[in-house]
Amino acid sequence: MTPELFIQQKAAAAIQALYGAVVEASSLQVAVTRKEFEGDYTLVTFPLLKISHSAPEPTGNAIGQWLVENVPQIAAFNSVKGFLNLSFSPVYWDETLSEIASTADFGQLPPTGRRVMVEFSSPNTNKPLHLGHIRNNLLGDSVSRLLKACGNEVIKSTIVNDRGVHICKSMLAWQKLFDGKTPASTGIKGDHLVGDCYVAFDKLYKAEVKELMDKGKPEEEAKKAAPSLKEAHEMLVKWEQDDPAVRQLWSMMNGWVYAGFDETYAALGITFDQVDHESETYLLGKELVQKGLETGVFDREADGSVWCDLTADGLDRKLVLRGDGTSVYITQDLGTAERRFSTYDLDSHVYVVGNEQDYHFQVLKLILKKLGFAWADQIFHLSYGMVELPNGKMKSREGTVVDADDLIQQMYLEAKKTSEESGKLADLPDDEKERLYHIIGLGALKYFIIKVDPKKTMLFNPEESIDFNGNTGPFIQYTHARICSILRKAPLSYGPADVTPDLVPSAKEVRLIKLLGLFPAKVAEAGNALSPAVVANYAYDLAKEFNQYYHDTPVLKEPDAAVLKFRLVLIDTLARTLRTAMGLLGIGLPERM
RNA sequence: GGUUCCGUAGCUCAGCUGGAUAGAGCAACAGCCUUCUAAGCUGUGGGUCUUGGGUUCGAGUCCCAACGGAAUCACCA
Repeated sequence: MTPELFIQQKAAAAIQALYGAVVEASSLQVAVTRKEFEGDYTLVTFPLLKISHSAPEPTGNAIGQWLVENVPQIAAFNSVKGFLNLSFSPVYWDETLSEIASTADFGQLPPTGRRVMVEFSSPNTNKPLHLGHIRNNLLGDSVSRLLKACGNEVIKSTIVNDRGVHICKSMLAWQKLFDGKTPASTGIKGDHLVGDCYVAFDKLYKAEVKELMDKGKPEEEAKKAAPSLKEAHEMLVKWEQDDPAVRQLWSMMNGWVYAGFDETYAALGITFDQVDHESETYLLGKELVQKGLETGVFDREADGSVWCDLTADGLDRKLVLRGDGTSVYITQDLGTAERRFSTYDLDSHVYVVGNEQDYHFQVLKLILKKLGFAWADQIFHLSYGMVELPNGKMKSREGTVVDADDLIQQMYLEAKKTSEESGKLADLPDDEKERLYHIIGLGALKYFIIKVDPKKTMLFNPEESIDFNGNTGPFIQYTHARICSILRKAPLSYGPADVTPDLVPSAKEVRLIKLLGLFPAKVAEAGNALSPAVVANYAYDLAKEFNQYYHDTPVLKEPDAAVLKFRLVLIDTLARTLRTAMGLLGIGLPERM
C-alpha cells in the first residue's frame, strides 16, 4: 500500500471517530510534505472544515492527535494553516524498504487481462530514417514497454508504406540516373542509396518544371505536366497491374531499404511482433465501404465516389473511396483496424503517429463508431509533436534533415571521447569498451528525446551536441555505475531480511525510500498518459537524490554491520529501480563508465 | 475561416487528478577530488507562469475571451 493510501484510510477513520462523519478515503487530499516543513506527508484539511465546524489549525491538531495515538506508524504531527504534516516512525520506512527490496519485479503492475496493440514507426521505403522517426520509434518502443509494465499484453506492430508514387519516383531516378549502382557496388547503405534516388528525382522534376515555366506554362500546369512525374504515375499503374519488370525493380530496391532499416532498428534496439506492408493491406476496407453504404453511414455521388458526411460532428465531408473505385489512405486504415481487432481480439489499439495527423485519427475513430464498432472508443492516437531545428521544421527535400544513422554515430563518438578523456575504462578490453560507448551514446540520445512530454514540439540544435551532464541519460547511467562500484566493494553479504525494524534511517535515506515507493504509481501514471517522460523525470529525481546522499554519506565507512547492510540494501534497490525505470525507456545502465 | 495542440528563468524542459515561498538542467560566476567513480556535489544571480476576466478558502493547473506560435481541414500517404 502506498503511504498516501495509508494516510487516506487512517484519516478517514480519524474523522469518523472525531466528528462522526463518514468520508470517502479517496476524497482526502494527501501530498508529499514540502521540504521547508517538518513531516513526511501532508493531509490538506481545508475541505474538512465544514465537517469539523472549526478553524483549520484546531481541525488539523485534532486529527493529528488522534492519528498519533491510534496509528503506530505515525509518530508525530504539526498543523500549519490548512495543512496537517505527519511524520512516520522509522519502523514504517524500514518495513517499506524491506518490502520493496524483496519484490523481485518491483514496478510491474498486476495483470489487467487486456491485450493492446501499439503501432509505431511505419516508415516510407523511399528514404532513410531521420530524427523525427527516432522520436516516433523511441516513443512507440517505450510506450509498449510501459503498457506491459502496467499489466497488459502488448503487441508491437508496424506497417511499412512500401507502395505508392513516392517509391516509383526513387525507382525511376535509379533507372535513369544511377547506372546500375547498388549498395554492394557503392558501399552505400541501402536506405540511403534509395533516398539519394528520391532526391535525384526531385531535382530532375524541379528542372523540368522550371523549363516548362520558362516556355510560358503557368506553374500549376507545369507541375502536372513534367514528364518525369507522368512516368512515375505510369510506373505506379504498371505496379498495380503486376508488371513483372516493375515489380522486380520494386522488390530489389525495397530489399535494399529493409536491409538498411534493419541496421538502424538494431542500433536503436527496436523490434516488432507484427510487420504489415501496405502492398498487402491497401485493398482492405472496401467491404467496410460497402457495409457503410448499406447502413446509410456513407453515400455515393454521381461520379461513383463514396463519402462520409461528418458535418453534423463539426467536421467536413470525408472521401472514403475514389470515383474509380480505388481506395484512399483512410479506407485502408479502416480495414486494417477492423482486421487487427478481429484477428488479435484486441482490447485497445494505440497509434504512435505525429500530431500532423490529428484530424485523420479524429475522423477514423468517428467513422468506425458510425459503422457500429464498439471498440472504436478503444483507439488511442498518441499524437506527438514535431522535432524542430533552430530554423524550423526539417524538410527532406531541402536537405535539412538530421539523419538517424549519422546522429547515432555522432553520439557514439561523443561517448567514446568523453570516456577516453576520463580514462576510467582504460583497463577494459576493447570490445567491452565499444559496448559501453554504444550504451552511453544511445542513452544520451534516447533520454534527450524521451524526457520531453510527447505532445510538445521539441527543439534539436545540431550545432550543440547532446549534453552528457545534468538532466541527461549519461547522468543517470553514471549514477548507476557509481552504485555498482560501491556494491562491488561491499565487505559483507546482505539481503532484504537485513533491514530490521529497529534501524533509524537518516533524513536523506527516508527521502530515498519515499521516492522509491513512488515508482509503481509513476509507472501507472505514465501508462495512463502514454507518456514515458514521466518515468524519465522520475529516474532523474531518483538519481539526483542519490548523488546528494552519496556526497555526504560514505556508505562503506559505516562501522556498524547492521547499518551498513541497511545501506547496501538501500542502494542496491536504488540501482535496481533505476535499471527498471530506464529499461522502460529502452535505455541500458552500465556497471562501469 | 473551422478544428486541434502549445505559450513557465537568457536557452532546453519539470510541475500528478487545483494546495504552503513555482522547480531542475544548460549557460554565467564562486567553491569542493591524498577519503566508496568530479559524467558528481555545494552556493550566487536569474520569474508579472503571454494578457485580461471568471469559478473558490486557494489557480501555473479548471472555464471564457484576447494575443502569439504550430498542425490540419486533398479523389497524397
